[in-house]
Amino acid sequence: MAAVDLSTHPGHLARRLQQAHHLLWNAMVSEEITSPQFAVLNALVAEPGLDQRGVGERVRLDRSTVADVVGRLTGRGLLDKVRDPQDGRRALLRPTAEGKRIHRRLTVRTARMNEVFLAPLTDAERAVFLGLIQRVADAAERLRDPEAETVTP
Amino acid sequence: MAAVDLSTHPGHLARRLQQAHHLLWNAMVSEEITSPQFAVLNALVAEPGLDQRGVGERVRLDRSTVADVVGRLTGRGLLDKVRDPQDGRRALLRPTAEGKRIHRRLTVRTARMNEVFLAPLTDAERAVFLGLIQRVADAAERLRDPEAETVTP
DNA sequence: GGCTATTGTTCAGTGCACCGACGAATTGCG
DNA sequence: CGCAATTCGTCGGTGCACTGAACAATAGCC
Repeated sequence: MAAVDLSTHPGHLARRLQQAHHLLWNAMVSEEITSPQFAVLNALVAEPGLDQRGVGERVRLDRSTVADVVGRLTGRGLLDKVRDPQDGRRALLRPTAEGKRIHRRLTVRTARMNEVFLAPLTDAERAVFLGLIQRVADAAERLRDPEAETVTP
Repeated sequence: MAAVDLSTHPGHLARRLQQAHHLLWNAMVSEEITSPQFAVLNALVAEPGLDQRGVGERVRLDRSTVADVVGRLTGRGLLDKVRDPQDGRRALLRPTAEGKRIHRRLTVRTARMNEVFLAPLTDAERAVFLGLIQRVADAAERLRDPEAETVTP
């Protein structure tokens, strides 16, 4: 044998966690809008007029993936995408009225879903859980980008 | 506004965690073999002769994904795939000599990588971290499959 | 003003991950 | 034994996610 116990491997657990979350999302939030799509929409509700690079920074997605996700959202009429007249390189993004409506609706549902997802943990454990994941993720992200700010205003 | 703080959303954090892990894996373990591929190889080192369904259960991947991953591994000569003569539906899988060799090598590297990945946490925090993720993932997986056993012999 | 470097977006390619549908083989029941 | 139901694998389609390369527009320097 010499095989390893994957339950001590954070990477494997992270994948399982994300997968389980994905399933619950489909069941409790929406089959139309995915969690990354919601994250992008959310970033633009918070800061309308961001460009794709800015969105990527906020939600931690790379440029290609942002382009894909934004493409799907604009295709469904949830985002407006306009070339910046001041700087022809960038595309300015903002949620449409429909986008805002959907965002509002999903916000309620995601709260309910997170409740179910974290149900096995006590309130104290939830705080620890979220804090630990964030620390590990932040640290690992900083290995790449030693200059990244810890955006927590 | 009315926007949400994603750092309280476990799904978003799980994605970031997995992403960060993926980057570190490429840097410290291998660019040839991915983490899911290693998980599959590991399951077959532990239990040679499993079929695809069995592998999927062990590593928590669905049948299509197992087929993809197994396809890549057999394509590289790390796995042998033989039709079961007793039951023509299933394909019996086992690591080749090369597969075992690679597995042994990567096992060492993954240990080093996990060390770096978890470096921001104390030993006590690591145990808590892994335990909490596992509990949440287990519970969420059971929402789907109420019959699933908690395989921890 | 003109060249170079930087910055934002896009495109092609690869891999993970799911679902639903389909075909092939086996099992079980009458 | 023979047909139905189950089980395993495959296929097609969708979406996330990255890398590296190409392209366009701007900004900076001489």
